[in-house]
Amino acid sequence: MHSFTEENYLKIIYALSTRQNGEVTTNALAEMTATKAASVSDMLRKLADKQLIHYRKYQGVRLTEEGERQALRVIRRHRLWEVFLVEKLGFGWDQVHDIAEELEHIRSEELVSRLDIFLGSPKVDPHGDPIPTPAGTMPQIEYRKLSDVGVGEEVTIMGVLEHSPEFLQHLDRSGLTLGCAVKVSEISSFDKSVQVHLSAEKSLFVSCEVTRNLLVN
Amino acid sequence: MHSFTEENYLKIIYALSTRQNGEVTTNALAEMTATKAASVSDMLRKLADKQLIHYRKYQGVRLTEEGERQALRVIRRHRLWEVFLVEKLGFGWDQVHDIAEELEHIRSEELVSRLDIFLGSPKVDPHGDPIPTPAGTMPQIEYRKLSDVGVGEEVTIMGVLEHSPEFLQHLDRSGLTLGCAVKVSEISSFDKSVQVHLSAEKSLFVSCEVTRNLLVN
DNA sequence: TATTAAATTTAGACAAGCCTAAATTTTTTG
DNA sequence: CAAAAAATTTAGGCTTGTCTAAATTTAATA
Repeated sequence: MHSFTEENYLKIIYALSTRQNGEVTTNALAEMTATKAASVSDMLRKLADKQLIHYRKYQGVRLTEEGERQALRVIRRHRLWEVFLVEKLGFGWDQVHDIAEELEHIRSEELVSRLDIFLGSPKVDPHGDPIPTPAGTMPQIEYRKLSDVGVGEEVTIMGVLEHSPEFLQHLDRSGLTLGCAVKVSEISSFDKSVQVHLSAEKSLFVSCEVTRNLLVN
Repeated sequence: MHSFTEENYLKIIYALSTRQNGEVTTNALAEMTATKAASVSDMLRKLADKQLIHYRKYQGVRLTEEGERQALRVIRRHRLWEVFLVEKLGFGWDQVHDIAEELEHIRSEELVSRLDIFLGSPKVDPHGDPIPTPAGTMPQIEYRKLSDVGVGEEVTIMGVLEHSPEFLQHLDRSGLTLGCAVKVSEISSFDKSVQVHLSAEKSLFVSCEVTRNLLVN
């Protein structure tokens, strides 16, 4: 099995490689892991030795099949724990990331499998992100950004692209929660902000910074 | 805050100092931590520097007030997680120790407090051991050993002194679970084994190795 | 009580992960 | 396309927690 730290690197390499596809750079990893590039280089050599990444010096890095499977196992655990924290313990969706970051490294197949059943085998986490399968594959869900929805369309909020507590709290204060139906009534040609109706009475303007980070279908 | 390893030492020092009261020896700690005496010596110096233990070289070790409070915080987390694993995830009481051993080091006051509420603020863990208070004190519960119960008395099984999976599984197979009422009908003068009645129809002989490790009231 | 045995501590080393500073490679730009 | 800038890697070190071997202290015994 792999160390706590190795698991973190795999998870982060996975996240970065889907975000900006192609090879992941050392500097990007240094920023995400809150370490220095030199430390990342050390770890990359180690992960390459273990056949978890494809690594050509100076050329960036990519997960091997096995590396991706391992990364998805960690992400599965992370997201299941987030569901637990929100659904069972009543945490807000803006509070769970750091705690799940620790829980995800608890190594027990049995624990994960029982937790999954206890939670009713959820398909997405509290931010709408899909939960990888036990086999280690990431379900692909097609969503549009709210910023791509046209006037008159009615859609349901299904997820977020930005996970910072600040953004999530902003959504809470705006009443824009997951599962919430919104109808686009106007798009400002000036700043691309969007007027949405949440219900018969309630409507609000949503800035384009927000609409670009809201996933709907 | 203290490291994963330091927390483990505190927890184990607490356990050993209640078991055989007085100072805890280096060798006993080495056995419990599955390390060597030399490693324990190193750690004791560190814990003493942090004022978590009273330590006189060659003389054994004892927790300070602060050390005991920290130890009890870890034990509280451990036992709450054990309740979760058994009550919510359906693990057997013989399966939860190692997993709780990892979960106990997750550091979030909020998490522990919400978990406690979610579980209904249990007073004991699945083995009948009391759960320390949030303030860091250990509730004292007075139990007798089944081996000290006289013929004719009816008592309820409340806990175990031995926590090995083997022992717990043996109890499962015998039908001796927590909360179970047993009536002592005979004590063998030969080997001190005890005949107990679980219900009208069911009775069995319990060896003295078992009765000495069963707590009742 | 002197001496051996057991327990404990110290000394010196090692692996994991991190760091800074220096060297190297790649990319950008004048 | 050569020089400067940026990105990356290497070299050498540090900390935590571990180890073995040797030294020291305490306990046991003849």
